[in-house]
Amino acid sequence: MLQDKEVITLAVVDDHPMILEGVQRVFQPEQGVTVAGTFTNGNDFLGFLQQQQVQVALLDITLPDMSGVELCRKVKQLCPDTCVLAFTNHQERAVVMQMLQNGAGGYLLKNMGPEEFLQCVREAIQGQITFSAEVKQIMARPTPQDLKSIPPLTRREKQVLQLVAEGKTNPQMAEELSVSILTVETHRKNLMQKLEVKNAAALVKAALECRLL
Amino acid sequence: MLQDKEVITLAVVDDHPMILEGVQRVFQPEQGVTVAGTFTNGNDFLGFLQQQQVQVALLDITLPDMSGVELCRKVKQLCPDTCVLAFTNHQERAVVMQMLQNGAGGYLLKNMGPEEFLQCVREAIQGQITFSAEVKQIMARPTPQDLKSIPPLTRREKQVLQLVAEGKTNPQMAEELSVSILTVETHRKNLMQKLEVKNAAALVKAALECRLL
DNA sequence: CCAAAACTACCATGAATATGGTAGAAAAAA
DNA sequence: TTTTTTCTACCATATTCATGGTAGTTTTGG
Repeated sequence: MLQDKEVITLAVVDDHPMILEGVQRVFQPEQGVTVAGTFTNGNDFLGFLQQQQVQVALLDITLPDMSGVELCRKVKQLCPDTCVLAFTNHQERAVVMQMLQNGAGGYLLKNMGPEEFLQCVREAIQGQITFSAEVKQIMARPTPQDLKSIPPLTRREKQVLQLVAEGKTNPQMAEELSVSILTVETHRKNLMQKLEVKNAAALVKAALECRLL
Repeated sequence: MLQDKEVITLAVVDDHPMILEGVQRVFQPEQGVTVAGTFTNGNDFLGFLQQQQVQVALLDITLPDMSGVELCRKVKQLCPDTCVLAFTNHQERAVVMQMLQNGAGGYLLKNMGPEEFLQCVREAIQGQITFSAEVKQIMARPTPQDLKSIPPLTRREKQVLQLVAEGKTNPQMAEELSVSILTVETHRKNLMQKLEVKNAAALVKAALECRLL
């Protein structure tokens, strides 16, 4: 869709100025890439996009005003032709999946070298889904953890879970939530069932692992 | 101890090549700073130091072969005159303290801008303890969490803690550790006492917060 | 070698938890 | 407006846990 000979225009969004500097140093016109803009937050970049398009957008996941995933979706809405690449430290398979679901054209980890970086961007321009070497590994072997999705909890269940983690007993929770002890017991039971554990200690551990707390 | 007019020699250790590029772009001879070397791991840098000294060393905390704290100590042993600055994303007060205890001359967060960065390095050269703006904040208002130190656990206690978090019951643990149930109960009791909690759920949460699991 | 930790074990008792159900009312989704 | 969740409540029972102790035996560090 794009000619190889054209100069590629690229933008970077990252809350670490030093990364922005680094990207500008790596992508020089000699390599056929121009850095059209660098931004430390998502909204600045979205503003920029309304005036000027870029062919490649490099997005960090952790940004001050919104997540990179969210930003990715908004960018693709605004400019469907822009190739969005994650450029981040997050190694979680789930995050990679989220980016892809929101239209990202690839996922790069910051610990890769400049050569690989250039190579990936060139691949991405040609319309290929692009992963840096380590990401390929991550995608290739999903852990059992990755495969079991986090069960949806009801509002009450989340409250009870929170209180359980704080060490509250059933009578205390019943008091605090103004319900009967028996009700609290039911929620607790359902929580343990959903997270497939057999007692409160394991429940708290599982919940923390799923970032439910 | 060092003249202002001299060109400052600086080295960077960071596992993200892009950060190394960025630092090289920011510190130009025009600013009176030469980047004498960049490294992606601690050992490479230590090797380099035996041949050539630098006035400032920027160290990330997360490195492939050793922690930045450890590296800091080794650098100061080898070259006491080198000013070691942390240059990292870690915002934990405890990490800052550890770096200082190991001889660091300052602590900088990667989210600061190039100007502040230059300013800090210049300050550091003059022998001042240097913090980037955000770090000053962090040091100024320690949370209650920061103040209570993690209680030392015995070997057995750690084992029991681990098993409790896995959801094991006292009889199961007794079995697994080949001790009496009564003994397990005692360890559990001591654990809860040390972490100042009143039941297993809160114990697991506290342990995870203190990174004991 | 001696002292201090750490590990082990014991016990009694009351409180809390886990587990199997059932089931009506309320709220949210279709 | 149905239908489906969610929230609520109840019950019995077996386990498990928490808490207060005491105290002998190993390790470990000085």
